Amino acid sequence: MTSESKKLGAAKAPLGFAQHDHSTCMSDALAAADARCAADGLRFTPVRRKVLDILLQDHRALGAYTILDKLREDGFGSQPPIAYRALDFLVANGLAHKIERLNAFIACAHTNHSHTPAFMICRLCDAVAEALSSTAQGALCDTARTTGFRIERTVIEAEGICPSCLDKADA
Amino acid sequence: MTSESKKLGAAKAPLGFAQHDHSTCMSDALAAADARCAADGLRFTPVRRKVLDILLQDHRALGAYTILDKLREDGFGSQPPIAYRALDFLVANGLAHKIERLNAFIACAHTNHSHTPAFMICRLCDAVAEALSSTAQGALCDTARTTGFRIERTVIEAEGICPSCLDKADA
DNA sequence: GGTCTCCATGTGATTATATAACATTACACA
DNA sequence: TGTGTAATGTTATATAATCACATGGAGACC
Repeated sequence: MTSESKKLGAAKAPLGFAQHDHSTCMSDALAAADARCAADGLRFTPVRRKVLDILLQDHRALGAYTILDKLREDGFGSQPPIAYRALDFLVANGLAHKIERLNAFIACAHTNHSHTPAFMICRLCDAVAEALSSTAQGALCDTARTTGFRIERTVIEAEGICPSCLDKADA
Repeated sequence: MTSESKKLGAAKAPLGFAQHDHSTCMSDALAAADARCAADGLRFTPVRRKVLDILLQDHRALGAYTILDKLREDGFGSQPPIAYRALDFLVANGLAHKIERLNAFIACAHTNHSHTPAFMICRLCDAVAEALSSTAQGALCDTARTTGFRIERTVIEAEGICPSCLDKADA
């Protein structure tokens, strides 16, 4: 029952900068997270689910304190550890990623693929797109192998200007 | 592992995990920075030079406040902006890099090469090695091109275990 | 030499990000 | 139903970064 039902009016793109059916994108992601947690015996508690829900609301990285504000509005606790612990859970289980460049967090766009994510961050509108980047990692792997370094985790973040902001600039 | 295995004046390596003549490495880097600033009409002031000197003292990323402590010991100002401004200068001019993963800074190991740096960060001893990584950037470039994203700057940071900590773990 | 201007530095205060430490509650399961 | 563990609540604090404004110093120009 893998929801391959990715049919929609606008072309769905694997990357966040393209138009897509956002409500489907959100509900699919939440459903995938539910399934994933059930399968792995993880406790997908209300706060954790809410935080993922908040992150899914836009393709944009949110700071922990922004998330905290939204949690408060929804009646959850409002102290930093509440948000950080939920974020830790999501990140540890591949449901979200931390954007180091921004000290912010974003929902994973490719749950269920084991992947080393790469991000493209628009410095004008703050939109963030996640790309799969096995190749980029490969190149570093070569360097690591020759020096004897064992890679456990890789952060790849490109900062620049997204297509839609480029369009606006041209206009 | 015996203590004799650590020797000075060993083969100089391009990457930070290998043994190398550190005093030469430091003075070379400072000289290069002097030359670079003179050539480009940049003001390589005492604080800025001192901060680079501090960063060069180990192949390790230092937090701004650690640097600040060392500045204080040397009679410079001790308020955060002192360090951050010098660091901004060094980073803007390619003499140092920020390690986003650690919120810390490190001297550039390849001054005078225009480059997109990639780092390997040891999570046990905090040593950081800088690799040249045109290839890793290339892979992301492809993705960017197909989506129309314009990359201006790329962060590539691998976290793991360095050769020498791996050796210790084996022992 | 004056003095103007620009840039760098000094300083105090504040904002933003993240964690420590410990009490309490909810859940799994024997 | 009791017991151990994981999750949450709460207070306080640590760490990272910036703002705003005052001071100082070197070169451009008269």
